[in-house]
Amino acid sequence: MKKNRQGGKGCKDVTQPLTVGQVAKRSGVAVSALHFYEQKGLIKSWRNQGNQRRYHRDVLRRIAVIKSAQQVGVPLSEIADALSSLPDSRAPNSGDWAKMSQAWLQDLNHRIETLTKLRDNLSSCIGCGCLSLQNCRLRNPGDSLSEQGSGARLIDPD
Amino acid sequence: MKKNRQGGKGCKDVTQPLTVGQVAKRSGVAVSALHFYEQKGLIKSWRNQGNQRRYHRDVLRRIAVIKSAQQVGVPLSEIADALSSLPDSRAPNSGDWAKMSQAWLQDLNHRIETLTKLRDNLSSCIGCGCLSLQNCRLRNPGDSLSEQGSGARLIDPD
DNA sequence: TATTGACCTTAACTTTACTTGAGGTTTTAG
DNA sequence: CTAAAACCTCAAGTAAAGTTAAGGTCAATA
Repeated sequence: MKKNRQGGKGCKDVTQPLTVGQVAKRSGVAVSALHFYEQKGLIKSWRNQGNQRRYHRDVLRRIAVIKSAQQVGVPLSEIADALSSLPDSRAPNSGDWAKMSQAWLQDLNHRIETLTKLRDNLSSCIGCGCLSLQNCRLRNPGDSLSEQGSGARLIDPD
Repeated sequence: MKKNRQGGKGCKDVTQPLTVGQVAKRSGVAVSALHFYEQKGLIKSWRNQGNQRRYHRDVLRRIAVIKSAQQVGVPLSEIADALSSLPDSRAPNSGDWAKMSQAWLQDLNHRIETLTKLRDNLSSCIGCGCLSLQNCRLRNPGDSLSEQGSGARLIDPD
């Protein structure tokens, strides 16, 4: 009878740790990316006797969050910040995740809003024939320029 | 009486070409970025006798589109594709812009949809306590995995 | 006219997010 | 037991989107 890496063939024991290859396969990210995320502090692992990485199951949740956030353009550094609010010592529970998700929801809502404005402005402005950007909301959907300090950036200084 | 670079102080003659510095100031992007965009085929210029760049006014429209698209995460290569549908030989008219905007509208709608799904999934899933990603829509909002070929990437193969 | 400010080119550097390769160890399967 | 598959580290390479620097030219003005 052959033995599987962890507990025999067909093992679905949720308490068993995962190898890096298993995490890669199940999450859809490359092993090299997992190494990279670990280096950046986005995920964690411990080592077995042979110095190989072992992961808790909930690393899959973390990776899900990482990939989701990336899909909407959040840089890894910000994701790391958000994830750092999760507890290290114990497995995060649903309350932890929910708390963390509040920040994401805000961000998502903001992004959706920006996109929607942009789309509407695009519809109304792109064909308007104005040659000046002076009043063109396309260039400045919502409030993006206000973050860059004062100065009439788009307005002819003459 | 002093003379300005083009037609005297306070000139607002819309028919006059712009220098790279003027474009930079009015669009809010660095001169180096303008060089870079030109190199990538996103914008165009001609040269004066002294080999300095001169721009048509409508380069400002192009830059507005470039910045807007970047704000929502579209890579420059895609922006270049879209912009290439505008005519080179004559100044784009509102019909040209409108035509081009159709593609963006589709893309924007798709992005908005993806984000909205992600947000809703986040609300319903993040606190659900599921330890497996098997059915977790967070990891796979909409149809993103389907682009990567077949194979049950997220599902335990055992 | 002379000097500054704006411009030119080319090359190298930066950051983010990874991938690839080299060279070596561990684990699993037959 | 042994070969293959999976894993390890570290260094270097890649792509995108620019920025910075060096060395030189052009243009506007006091």
